[in-house]
Formats: sequence, C-alpha cells, structure tokens
Amino acid sequence: MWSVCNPRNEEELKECAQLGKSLSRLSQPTILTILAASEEPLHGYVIVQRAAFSPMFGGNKPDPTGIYRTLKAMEEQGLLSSVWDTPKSGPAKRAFSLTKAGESTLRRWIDSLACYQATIGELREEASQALGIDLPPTPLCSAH
Amino acid sequence: MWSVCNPRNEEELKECAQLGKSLSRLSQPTILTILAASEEPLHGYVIVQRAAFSPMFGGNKPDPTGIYRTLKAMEEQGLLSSVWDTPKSGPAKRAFSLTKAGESTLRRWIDSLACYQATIGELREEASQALGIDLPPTPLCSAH
DNA sequence: ACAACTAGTAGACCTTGTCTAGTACCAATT
DNA sequence: AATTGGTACTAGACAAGGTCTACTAGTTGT
Repeated sequence: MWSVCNPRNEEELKECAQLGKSLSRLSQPTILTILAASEEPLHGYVIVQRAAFSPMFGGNKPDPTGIYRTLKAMEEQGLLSSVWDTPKSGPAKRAFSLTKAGESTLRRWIDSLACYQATIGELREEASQALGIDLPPTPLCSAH
Repeated sequence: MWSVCNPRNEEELKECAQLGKSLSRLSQPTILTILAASEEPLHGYVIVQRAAFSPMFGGNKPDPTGIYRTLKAMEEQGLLSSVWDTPKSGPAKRAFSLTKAGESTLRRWIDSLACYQATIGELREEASQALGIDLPPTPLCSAH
C-alpha cells in the first residue's frame, strides 16, 4: 500500500485507509525517475528498494510483484530496455535502463504531475469552502 | 476517464494516456465536496452532472455506473445517507446527503489532499533533478 | 545447519474506473 | 401518434493497478 501520509501508528493508518488509502498510477513515474537518476542499469530488486525511499512510499517497500509487473509492461511499451545478467555465480537477473522514449515520457510526466498537483489543490480548496473552513495553509503532513 | 489535463484534441489525449491516464481514488472526496456544498440532498444523477465540473473531471461527465457504485459503497460505510423519493409522476430516485461521519471524513480528506500534493510535488522535483532540468515554475497546464 | 539476504516468478484477489446496454418515465418536437 | 432527448437508475463484463501468499534458487554470515 502506498503510504503517502507515512502514518506512524495503526490508528493513523486506519484514518488514512478510510480516506481512500492513497494515490495510484504513480509507480511508472517513480520507476522512470529512479532509472533516470542512475548512471547504470538497475536490477528490479534494486528498483524496489530505491522505490521505498521515493516520495510515493514513505520508506515502506512496495510489493515487488507489482513493480516487476509494471517493469515488464513498461518494457513492452518501449519505455525501458533490459538485458539478462547471468553471472557465473548468483541468480540470473535482469538489468533495466531507460530508453529515449522512457526519458521523454518522464519529461512529459513532469508537466502532468504539475497538473495533478493543481487539480488536487483545487479539490482541496473546494472541499474547504464547502465546509466553511479556512484553508489550512500548513499542510499537516508529518512526513513532509 | 479522468481528464485532469483537460486535453483539447486527440493528440493531447493520447499523450496523457501514455503518461498513465490520470489520478484515481479521488471520486470519494469529489462526491463528499459536492454534497457538502449543497443545501439539500442530491440525486445521484445530479451528483454525476456536478462532478463533471469539479476539478477532477474537466467538464467531461464521469461514468454514472462508477459514481452510483461509489455512492452505494459510501452509504454502506456510513458516510452518506439516502432516502427514496417516489413522486407520483416520474421515476423513483434516491436522494443522498452527508452524514456527520461523511463530514468529518471530508475534513480529514483536506489534510490528506495536502499530503498528496506535497508527495506529487516531491516526485516532480526528483524527476526534474534526475533529468537535469530546471523545474518549470509555471505548470504548463492549460486547464488551470 | 540455519537464517537472512538477493533476485525473481506465479496465481489469486480486490478496488476503481470503463464500456455497453438496458429499463422506465417524462416533455417537447415532428 | 411516433420519435427524440433528457431524467434516473441498474446490470454485467472487463481491464488496470495494487495487494497478498507463496514459491524457487543461489549466496552470505552465524
């Protein structure tokens, strides 16, 4: 589960859950960002580990199954390319790297994320207005 | 389809789609906001119509099936209550209104949305950094 | 020998949103 | 009188994305 709020206790988690859990569909840009930030190709396993420390996951390791599935889909879409790394010792592993298409997709994601931010901001404003609340200027978000 | 980007032409839509389409899981707060903003109970049909003009949908009417399903689920969770309105003439319709629980859930959503915003902002920053791009200060979002 | 870590796969499941389609009733047009 | 279009809601199937359990298989450290 995406723990955007980075809840510290069960109670908080439950609250978050009731709110609709959290964002989805952002593992793609997360993966693209991780790969873009890396000098060399990365194994799926490493991507999972680094993803845990991306803004999307508050230190919680995401489910590997989902990430591997996403990686596969992204490769099929041409955003990533991979090579099998079969060392003499150790298990076979796949090393992923960004393609040109992946890089330009990430570039577009940056604008898209700005849109998402704006949209969420507007929704937040409307919600506050509807409740007759002054928009809390300081987001009460412990994690950030 | 959530059209956060409010794309004006097929081309733009396609680009958006490649980016992962758009946010999900935000129909709950959208519905809560619409009901909170209304003086009187609203019919599902009207909620669908108003949702079209919420930030989440760029004027595009959302799929009614999904909204009705969400309304039902929210009622089961105690966030909404509804009464059947069976006028002498015209079809039976269900009128929804916020419960206390729904109101306080919306109140918590406001903080949660702030978290989402912050998270997306951080992801956007990291993506820009990874690509060695200066963060475009003006989000290129036509709709906003 | 055992546990823990690295690396990946398989299959079922749930939620959320989409698509097609249908019912039923009303008002206004043709 | 028949058709169109709007109101109001329902049903069923589907797909994408994320979750959960569980498994293989090699490596490293105790």
